[in-house]
Amino acid sequence: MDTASKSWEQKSLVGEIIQGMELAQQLRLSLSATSTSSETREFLVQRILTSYEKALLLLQLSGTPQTPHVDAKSIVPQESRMSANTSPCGDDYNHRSFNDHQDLHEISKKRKIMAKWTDHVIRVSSENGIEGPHEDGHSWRKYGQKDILGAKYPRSYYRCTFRNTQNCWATKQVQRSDEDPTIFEITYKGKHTCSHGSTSVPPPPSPEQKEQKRHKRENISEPQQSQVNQMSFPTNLRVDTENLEDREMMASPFAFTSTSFGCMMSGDDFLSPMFDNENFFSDFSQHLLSPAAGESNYHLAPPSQMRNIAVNGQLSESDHTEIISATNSSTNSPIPDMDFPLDLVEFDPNFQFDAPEFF
DNA sequence: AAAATTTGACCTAG
DNA sequence: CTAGGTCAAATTTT
Repeated sequence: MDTASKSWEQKSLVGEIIQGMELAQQLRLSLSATSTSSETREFLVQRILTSYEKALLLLQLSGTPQTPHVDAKSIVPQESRMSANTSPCGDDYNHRSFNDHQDLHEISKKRKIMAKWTDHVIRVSSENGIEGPHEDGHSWRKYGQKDILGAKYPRSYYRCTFRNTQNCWATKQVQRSDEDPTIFEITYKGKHTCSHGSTSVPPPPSPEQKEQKRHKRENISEPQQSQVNQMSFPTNLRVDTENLEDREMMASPFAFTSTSFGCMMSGDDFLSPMFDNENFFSDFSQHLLSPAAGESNYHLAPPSQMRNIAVNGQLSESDHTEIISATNSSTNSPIPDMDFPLDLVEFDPNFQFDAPEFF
């Protein structure tokens, strides 16, 4: 297990750095695109900073294995000697045939009334096999599943495991795409008030084996697709965050390992074949940004992917973003008592972030 | 034994 | 009434 966790750290570290690079790349693009809102840029900058912050944190962690608590704030980014050579994919990196102008472009167009609850849709596609990489550093408890009209696959409903213990009312829905079973549309609602931060290392072992579980038990239902992908590299991972509202990234309690393992993996050193640590994700730290022009559309892809994207040119193809809102009005009504905690939550968005720190 | 998932019943907005 | 969301008892997993 030791080796495993160590490599995990390393992967995370490299992942963060690479992510930082990618984000910087995007920022550069967005800088040249006049249509990009400053909010989007700010968003990118924040994410870059967060990435590097995390990277530093990881570095420190691996350096001094006996550090009980680390606060990212204290780590001053004074040595940014990490150069672009870090990744073997560095060469592909300069190709800027990356058409994200598309998404950064239609921002702040038709703006709808935002729900009080944060919900945003993320499309996660793990084309290279890993079935359900919905690992976002939080523990979810499934509480329902529904067949959706016109949808091929049922929709699953999850709530935070700590709903009762910590009054955390975050929920998410996972819906597999009809056409692309490899794509999962995840809708997050509410925000985490639980202190389930992953300031250090969250789930080292097996992040996602749900699919595998049922797999081994009963191989019904799941439409057989190429599932012989133990060795396949997650090169095609892509995270699509649409409909970002007001969120802001500080040192968020999340540990999103980057998307871009393809880079490190594509070398000759495949690590554990069973590693399925696709903890990619974006954080939803959220809140105090001006609720004004919010729809930052954000796209992330590993460098090696960029070409593909450019070629395929598929981006925000469908605007299924209408799912926003409508959560609030009804959600609390059935349970009058809950009105209180909910309100508190809304009034104290900072609470959660401070938690790991004043401790 | 405890925790998580499954799944049909139940609830509510439209 | 219908579709989507949630509850909760039964089951399964750990």
